[in-house]
Amino acid sequence: MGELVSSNEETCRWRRRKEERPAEILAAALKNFSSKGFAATKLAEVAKEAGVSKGTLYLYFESKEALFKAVVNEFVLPQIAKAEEQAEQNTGSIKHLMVKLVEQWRINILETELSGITKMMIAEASNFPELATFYLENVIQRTRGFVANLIKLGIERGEFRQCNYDYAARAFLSPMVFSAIWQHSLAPFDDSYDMNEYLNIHLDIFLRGISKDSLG
Amino acid sequence: MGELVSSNEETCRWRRRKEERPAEILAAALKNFSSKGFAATKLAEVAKEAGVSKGTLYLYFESKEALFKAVVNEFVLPQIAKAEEQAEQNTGSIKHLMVKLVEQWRINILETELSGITKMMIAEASNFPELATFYLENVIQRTRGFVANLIKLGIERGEFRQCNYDYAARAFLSPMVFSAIWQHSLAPFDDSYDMNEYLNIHLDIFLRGISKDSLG
Amino acid sequence: MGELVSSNEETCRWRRRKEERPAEILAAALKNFSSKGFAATKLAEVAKEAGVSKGTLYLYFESKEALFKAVVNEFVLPQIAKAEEQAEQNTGSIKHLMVKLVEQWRINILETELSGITKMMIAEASNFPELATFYLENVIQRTRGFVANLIKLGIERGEFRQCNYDYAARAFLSPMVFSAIWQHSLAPFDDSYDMNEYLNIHLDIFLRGISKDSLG
Amino acid sequence: MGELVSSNEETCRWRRRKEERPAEILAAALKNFSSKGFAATKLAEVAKEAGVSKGTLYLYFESKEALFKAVVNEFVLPQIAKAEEQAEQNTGSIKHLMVKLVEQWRINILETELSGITKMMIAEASNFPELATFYLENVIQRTRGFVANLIKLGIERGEFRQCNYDYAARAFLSPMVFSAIWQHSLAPFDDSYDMNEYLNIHLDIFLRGISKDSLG
DNA sequence: TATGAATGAGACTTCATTCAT
DNA sequence: AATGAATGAAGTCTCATTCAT
Repeated sequence: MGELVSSNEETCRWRRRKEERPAEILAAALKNFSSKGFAATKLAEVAKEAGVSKGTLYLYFESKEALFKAVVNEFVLPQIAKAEEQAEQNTGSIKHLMVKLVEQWRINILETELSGITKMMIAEASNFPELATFYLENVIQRTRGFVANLIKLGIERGEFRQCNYDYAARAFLSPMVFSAIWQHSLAPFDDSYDMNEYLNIHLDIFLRGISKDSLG
Repeated sequence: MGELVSSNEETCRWRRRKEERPAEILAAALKNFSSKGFAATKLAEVAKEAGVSKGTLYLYFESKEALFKAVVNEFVLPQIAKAEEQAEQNTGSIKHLMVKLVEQWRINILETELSGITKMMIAEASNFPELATFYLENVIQRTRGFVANLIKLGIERGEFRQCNYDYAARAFLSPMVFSAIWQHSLAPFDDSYDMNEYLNIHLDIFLRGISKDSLG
Repeated sequence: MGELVSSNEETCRWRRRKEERPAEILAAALKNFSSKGFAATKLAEVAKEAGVSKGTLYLYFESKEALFKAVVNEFVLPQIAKAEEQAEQNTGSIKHLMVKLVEQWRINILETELSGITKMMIAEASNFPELATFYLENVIQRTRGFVANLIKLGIERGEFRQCNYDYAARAFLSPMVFSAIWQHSLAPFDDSYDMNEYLNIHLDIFLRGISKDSLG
Repeated sequence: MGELVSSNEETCRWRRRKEERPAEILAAALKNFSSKGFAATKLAEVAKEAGVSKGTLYLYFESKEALFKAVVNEFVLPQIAKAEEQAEQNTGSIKHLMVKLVEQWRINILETELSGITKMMIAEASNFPELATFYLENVIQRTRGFVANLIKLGIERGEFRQCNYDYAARAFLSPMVFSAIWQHSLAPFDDSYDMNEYLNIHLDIFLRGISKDSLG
């Protein structure tokens, strides 16, 4: 970025970089919200990490809440869209698709800062109702609906046994959400926790439990 | 104050209140930590609800963190002890015991203020490492060990199939923890969520998945 | 204040003086609101002048607006009450009473910091609607009603000619309000202004204009 | 921008806008100063309403204060000049002229945004001494002198009785100023106020009071 | 001529903790 | 044992002004 014209970038105070600023701020915000949560994130710190002044933050985002929403729009929603696309183009079994989705979720979310957003939102929803509603509508319900449809399809195709696909979707998702939460809460203090193993077990049990050939 | 009339415990309300103070404070602290979380709980509010002054709080608890630990000792640990006792006295199948434990957990924890403590701790662990360690050691690991032992027993008795009982314990517990978290985060915004149904499904799938007669 | 027990007042940081604090703060607030206006008054400055920390302000007054209202209650309303009493006990002519009231108003309001409150309120009403309503109801309307009654009485007694006493009250009061405003705005820059003379002229013209024996 | 098509003033909107800029800025500034006052007026808002950028403001006016002075020069001073002219061309009685001047003042000032400038200046003079001096010298003193001369003339002509025409001018003007102030402060909260009625009463009383045939 | 990104000082307000009484 | 007045650091947000482009 700007490599060709950056000769005096270090020395001048006014660097006009409208296009790059939001990205830098959003990255710093993601990092902070993810690791500290909403309330404990200090905008001064975000600004510092983005290399701008506190005032500049308000040039791009009108409040702390707006900044958070922007982080969700910028980083979280595209991940959901990606999963949705992949489901549309899937040709194999639903079971196989779900294994793949968990795997990608692990790589793209759990092991990145994004999992911190999930955790943050769950952790602070009750103190920030406006944010809670926003997140519920744009992230939670959309994801839940997406997975429920997948399970429904699996039932129709005879891969899964009859069940309430809506709650099955919750049962499928909540351990993933849980691992994201855990990752950013007690896991760092809890050496004995192998998240991959936990997810594998979860997936294994879930698929056994929902399979057509499960004895139930 | 009260010097003149303190001869008898029945008649002097000062002496009696002295012993009641911590309980009143702890109750108010539980309520606040549970509903608002650690950072957002104001000691002024706790004091007010306990009917004492802010200064008095510091007479009994040396800091906000100490107050929280006392809440855990007073309200959370006894619940674990109770479950442990019940397991010891159990005469039926492990499966049956686990169903019963979930049911009691639902009544004694999920539907009381205690679930808020679970949620709070998970939510704010990363911002309060000292608390995190305390909770991990005294609550999490103890509970996990307890359940792992149960599953191990179930395997030995031939009720459950061979599996990593340590991770199976996590798989069993995490949905419970998750429902406690959810209860205090997005559930109030999310009409469509029936926690009982969620727990039933979870237990059903879990037991199917771990059963000896599961095809796997 | 506290002369008898002030031996260590200078050296200790925690001086418990609940009774005196509000008065000290209110005095500092009056001074600042009066000379700078509402928006331009800095609570830090008020605190400093009152000899307390910024936080202490919020122990006694929950916001800047509340502090202003308290100033009005403490200093302005008693002045109105005093005038009302005096009117009740008046035995001479209404004309004479009004001359006396103007004289006292000059001494107790115009030449004290209180005139600054009048000016402040007029100056910033439009930017602080909540304050405007409060002041209008508690100060303006009460004063206006009081004077209107006086004029009405004067008409009934035959001292004054028939006229709309409500608007006559405004005509009587507005030059007084105006002089208070002027005092705190351009007067300090305007050497040629003799407020006493202005008030005398005003009163003279007003009484001539309203007199029964005015030719009109 | 506009370099390619700037040959003709009719067709090129760039050249023309260049000349219009100050007028648009001044109009926006008048509106804002008038309704919000000096301190509370945000240059960002002025710029937006003028359809220019914040930077452009500083191209034409070197500071917020300079912008205000320009507003006075552009809108206020011409009004005074107009009144002066009218006085010069007056052929009837002074009394009649003064009635007419009040009427025009009502139309051209009181009921336009200009009254807001009067109010603003009075309201904020003490916080902006530089502005205060400017306004006093260019507006207040000039107007006052003009009216004093009129009254002096009236006395000489035998229309008015002997009096201090300088203070009589103040007595004449201050209710007008007062009504401008009131209009922009508490009037909007005070339904019961009829400004026309107030001015009529004022004028009536004033003319009665100053008339030759007043008994005094 | 015109832009608008960037700044940074400073405002109000909150709250865990202290300690004289 | 109990109080509650007092503190002060810290946090979010605002806005006149600057200057590279």
